[in-house]
Amino acid sequence: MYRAPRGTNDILPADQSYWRMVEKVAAELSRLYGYQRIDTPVFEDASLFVRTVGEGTDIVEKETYTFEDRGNNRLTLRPEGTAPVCRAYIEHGMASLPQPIKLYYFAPIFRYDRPQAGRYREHHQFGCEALGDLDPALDAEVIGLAWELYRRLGLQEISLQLNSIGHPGCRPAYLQKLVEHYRAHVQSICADCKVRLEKNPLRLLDCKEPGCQHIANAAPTMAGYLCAECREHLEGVQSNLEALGIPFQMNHRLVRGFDYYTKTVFEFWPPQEGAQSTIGAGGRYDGLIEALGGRPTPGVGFATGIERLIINLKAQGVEAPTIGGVQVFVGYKGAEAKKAAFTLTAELREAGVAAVLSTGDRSLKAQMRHADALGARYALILGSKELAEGTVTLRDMARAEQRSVPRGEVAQELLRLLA
RNA sequence: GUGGGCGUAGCCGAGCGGUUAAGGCGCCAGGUUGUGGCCCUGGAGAUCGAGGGUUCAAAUCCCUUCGCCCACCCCA
Repeated sequence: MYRAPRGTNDILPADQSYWRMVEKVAAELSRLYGYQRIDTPVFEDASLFVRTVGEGTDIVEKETYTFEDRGNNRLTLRPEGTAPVCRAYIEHGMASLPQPIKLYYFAPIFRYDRPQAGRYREHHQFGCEALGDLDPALDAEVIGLAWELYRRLGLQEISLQLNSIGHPGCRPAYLQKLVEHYRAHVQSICADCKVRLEKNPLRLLDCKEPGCQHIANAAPTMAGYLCAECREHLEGVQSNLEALGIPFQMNHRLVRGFDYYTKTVFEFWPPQEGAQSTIGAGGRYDGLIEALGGRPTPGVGFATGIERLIINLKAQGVEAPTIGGVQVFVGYKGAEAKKAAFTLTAELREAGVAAVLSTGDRSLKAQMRHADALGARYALILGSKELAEGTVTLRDMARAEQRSVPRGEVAQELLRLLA
């Protein structure tokens, strides 16, 4: 038997209400904040992500779906949403439009990971990016959009974690101090941290090994080494968040998995303990567009995992409004009536009534049972009697009442009843 | 890539060496002549994940393999 590939999921009709709800709220907020939708290809030139996400990162090293097509192009299934948007910004000359450019997207994301709770090989993200402006108001705006998204969806007790990781001008000095601190304890840190010390010192800070925790706690913090520009930027973000009334927690151990981040980084944590807990994250990436060959252009954005969002909505008992459903079920008795029922159903749809025709030539009893199972609000019945009279029997399923309606008036009558 | 748990009909789930593999939900059909939701009756649907082994006998024990789940790494 075929199964969906490991780490992928079918989004069944029963779950669609949550997806529609998230998309609807996110799209409405994007509109309110002045963000426009962009859709980029599912795959990109493989090197795009190497140059942006970072060569040494796990994502590029071992988690991308990279393949060669028949034209010998090396392509990668999008492992994150920001780089493609920046590529599009450059490619379409958006730098010559009024800045900042504000874009949002819903996109499938692919990472070759071992699946576990809340982590999939294909998942979906809603994200937004503000490109071409370094005002800390934009950092706060992006954070505010995310915050408002969670609030409107009904998520409770979301914690905003905030940090600044400096920029290429001031970070190296800090990293040097950090490395010095760890070198002094190198014999007591875990094997992973020994690798991090060489490859990606910032990651040392979020090691979860108990033995490494106190070393990380005692480590110098980036905050102490921020240059004036980065410090002012951080203060700007903080004061803007305060102006919005958004509580945040400074987290000096917060780092991000991509190399392109500068200054502001943040994550949203739900209250539940769990391995894959972060539901949204983002930050500023002032060097990214330049790294892709564009003119030096600042940017800030965030993305949220829709699957993780929905997991948390369900965990908190948030229900999604049900969508659609059958309004009218059309049943019949006899071959002659079936033909009439078939055309009547078409007429109803033409009039804008969601109608389902009974199929399979079942007994009327079975048809009614089916109408009930479908949740139809009304059932229409056509038989020899109705055919002779030129009428249709209209049954209100909830009230268990029915009456005869002239065939020509059924559609209008149903529209009136369903209004 | 590493570690742990689990795999019985569409779903939940009993059975844990011995005749035709419970039960519930769902599905289908009946309960007289053209009608639902409750109730009653019946039916369809399972090579017990797959392969191999042990045994007179295996869904039940052993090995292998695949899959799912959880955790690590990492990440939304």
